[in-house]
Amino acid sequence: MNLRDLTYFDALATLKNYTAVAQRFHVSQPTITYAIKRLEIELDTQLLLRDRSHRQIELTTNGQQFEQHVALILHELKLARTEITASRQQKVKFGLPPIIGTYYFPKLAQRLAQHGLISHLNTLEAGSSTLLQQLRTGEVDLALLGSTTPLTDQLIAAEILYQQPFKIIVSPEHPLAQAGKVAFTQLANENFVTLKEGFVHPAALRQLAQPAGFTPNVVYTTPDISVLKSMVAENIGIGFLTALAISPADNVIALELADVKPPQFLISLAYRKNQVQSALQQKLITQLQQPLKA
Amino acid sequence: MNLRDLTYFDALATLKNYTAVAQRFHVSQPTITYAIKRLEIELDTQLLLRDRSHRQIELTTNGQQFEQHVALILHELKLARTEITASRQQKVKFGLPPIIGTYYFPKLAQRLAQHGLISHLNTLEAGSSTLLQQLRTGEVDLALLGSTTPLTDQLIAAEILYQQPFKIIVSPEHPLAQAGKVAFTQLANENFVTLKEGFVHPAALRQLAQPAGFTPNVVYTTPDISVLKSMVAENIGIGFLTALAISPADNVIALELADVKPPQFLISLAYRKNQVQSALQQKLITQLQQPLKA
DNA sequence: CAACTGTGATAAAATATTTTTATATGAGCA
DNA sequence: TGCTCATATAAAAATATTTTATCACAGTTG
Repeated sequence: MNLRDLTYFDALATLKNYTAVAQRFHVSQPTITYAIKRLEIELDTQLLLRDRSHRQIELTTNGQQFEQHVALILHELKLARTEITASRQQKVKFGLPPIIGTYYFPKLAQRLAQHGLISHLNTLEAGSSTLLQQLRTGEVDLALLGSTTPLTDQLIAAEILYQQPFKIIVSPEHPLAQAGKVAFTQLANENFVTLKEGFVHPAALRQLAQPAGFTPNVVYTTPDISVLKSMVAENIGIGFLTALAISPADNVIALELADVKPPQFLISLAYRKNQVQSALQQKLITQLQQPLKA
Repeated sequence: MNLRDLTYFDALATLKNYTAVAQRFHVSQPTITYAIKRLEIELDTQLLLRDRSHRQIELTTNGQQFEQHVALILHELKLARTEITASRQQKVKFGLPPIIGTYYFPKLAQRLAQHGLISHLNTLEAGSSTLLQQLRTGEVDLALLGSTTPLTDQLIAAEILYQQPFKIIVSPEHPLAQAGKVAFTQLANENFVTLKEGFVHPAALRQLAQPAGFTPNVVYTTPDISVLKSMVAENIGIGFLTALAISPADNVIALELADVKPPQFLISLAYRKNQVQSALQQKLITQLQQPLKA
């Protein structure tokens, strides 16, 4: 069996047209016919129904079954190629979600710089869910990911590096400004300004709102944390944010959540379990795993 | 790139000897040399170190990396072939652990027989952990599995069909015979007769013993449930068994476990998530999912 | 309804790839 | 030094794939 034939079959499963597949790969149409025929002979089963009257091709059950595996095989092959190509440059493709990049990563950067590792990073900014997917496809080799629960995944190893509670932030003029802590249920009648950020903040908010039994009244949503903070400072609403991203200079008051189990913002280091790690990547992981000095 | 070359490479990664690989596949030795060379040229990287002095071959880092993917690709291909071959016979390879086969499956068998499904089963007996692995490799298409916690797996879909508590069984002469229920901590000084069965019973016992803070004193272990019961009946020790496998005729007394969360014996129906299901298999799943009449 | 169009199949020839045979090379070892 | 084990290489042979040219079929169109 031939990988090229599998590629043709895979394309045919999507395009459902021999001629189109031939053009896509810049080969003649009989090439595709013969490729499929070879597969059908080798597997001793019909993979496609050529319905000439409806001018359409359909996959048989076996064809669908086979296509499942073919898609996986081709994905794996692509991943292999990507990894090997990437290993040629002394670079690690490093995924960093914006919040972590802004508020957590700088604390690590100095140590990485000392070990001469920074210049080998090829940093990609994206949301945590996107990055998880990109780890799988090999677009990213190593990533810091934000989440509210520990990440478990069959293909991706992840270990928690750091965690911070989520907090409520309010304007200094807000009635709750002196309260120090609040239970989420107390906030049923408040207006919220929220972050449009990936899936972590919304997920944490849902995690709180569900047992509290109300849907927060969101008056404004922004992807930008400093915008969020200034909206809160001007008392347009109250905010919900990782403690990590709150600093004394922000002109907002942070309130602890008094609920039984307030959600935590977890930062994990993640990579493909089955990737054979380059010396560079290993050094990087070791450094990132070192606990931060308080 | 050629699947045959990948096969050769995969074998070479294990055998570490070109000549041996050639013999294994009944081809000449240069065939292997050229196959590896083709891969190295196509991937533009060295995959092997030919250390002539130590008469040994080593994989380079890239070679190891590549081998990871190759192993997956070849596994997937084999799975595809197995599934297609299996679909030719109108048979479903059905995995059934002994306990479930003896005590649960008979309740379902009549209904399956009514729908003419029994004759299409190719039943394999094995422990639940073995069967889970065989589901993955395609040796089994559908299985009933026993477990103490719900099964979650990236590749295998599993849904709980039935559950039964674990119980303590004692001889009618045993001091606890009239107790009706016991807390596991009360059993610290008892002798136990246990089942050698796969992983489910031992796992459940561990789950109980850990919080209770003692290791049960096991005086005898058997793979056979009826042996277990008669040992208990003769008061050689007390037993620990799924309620499913206990019947009034057994001459043993079943005691409920009074602990907060006594482990349950769960029976789940499991199959590969990405398998395209034959009509036969679908019918079978539908029938197995019907709840049992009480 | 005859010609036309889009789509896939087939035969034979042309090309490309893989495998073999025969032989070389290189390192350790007796 | 010569022998053995193990891999590499060149050239020829054997296979496999692709192309060109053409056919066949079912709709569609003028």
